[in-house]
Amino acid sequence: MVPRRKNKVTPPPNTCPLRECLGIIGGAWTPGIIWYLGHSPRTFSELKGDLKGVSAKVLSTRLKKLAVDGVVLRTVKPTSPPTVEYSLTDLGCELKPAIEAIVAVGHRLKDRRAGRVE
Amino acid sequence: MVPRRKNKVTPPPNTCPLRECLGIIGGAWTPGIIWYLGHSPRTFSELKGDLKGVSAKVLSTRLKKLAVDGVVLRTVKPTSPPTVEYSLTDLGCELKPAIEAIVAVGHRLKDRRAGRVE
DNA sequence: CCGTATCCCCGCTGATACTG
DNA sequence: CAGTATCAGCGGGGATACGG
Repeated sequence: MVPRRKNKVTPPPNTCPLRECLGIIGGAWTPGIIWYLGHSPRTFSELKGDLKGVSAKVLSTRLKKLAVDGVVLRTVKPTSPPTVEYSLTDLGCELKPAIEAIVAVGHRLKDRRAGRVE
Repeated sequence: MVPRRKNKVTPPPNTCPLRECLGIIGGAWTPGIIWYLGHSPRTFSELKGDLKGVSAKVLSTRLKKLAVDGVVLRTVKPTSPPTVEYSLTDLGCELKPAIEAIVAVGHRLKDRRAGRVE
């Protein structure tokens, strides 16, 4: 089986910390996760209920990655049945201002777009 | 040829302005474009030279989208041969603080990661 | 010089079903 | 409840070739 083309998957152009951060908040649901976790710790199911429409796989994947990156903390509570609680770490809280800045510009963008179409 | 599965391509979960903005700065090269344009207006070739490795297609696509969104301004200068100059609009300048916020957190992320592996 | 068109690959995400 | 496994689809992005 010979690959017909090299197309070397393209070298990643990102050497800056920006990509590092976008890899975290760039996920489709990650901002929502940070947002809800920023209010109070939540369990897996609660999160899944808040983020209506998210699949368990994606939520699980995101949560795992965020935990590895030190953004969220995973705490297993010894209840019956065992519940798992997720919360924001200090580092995770630092993400909030960045997200808010993005949201703020997002509003500007929507306003501009709304003004143009009208 | 009957499609064996619908898999309705999944409804977009994004109704928030956050996605709106991420659609702009989320591009692989967009932050760099904003960054360089924030220093001074640049031509297509200059931009392509600054962002080493970017393909013309992607740069063109991004620039076009950014122009539509009102983030960059495309100015054709009646020289010979005609040169095209790109610059940041007011709205584009508002993107800079958001990007800086992201970069700031990105540094924290890298530090944390470096500390963990060590 | 300034792009656009075509082809291709990969990663993210969703749907569903299954395990502890 | 809290996930994991498998299958599949879309879109972003790179390479190259071509048009204005």
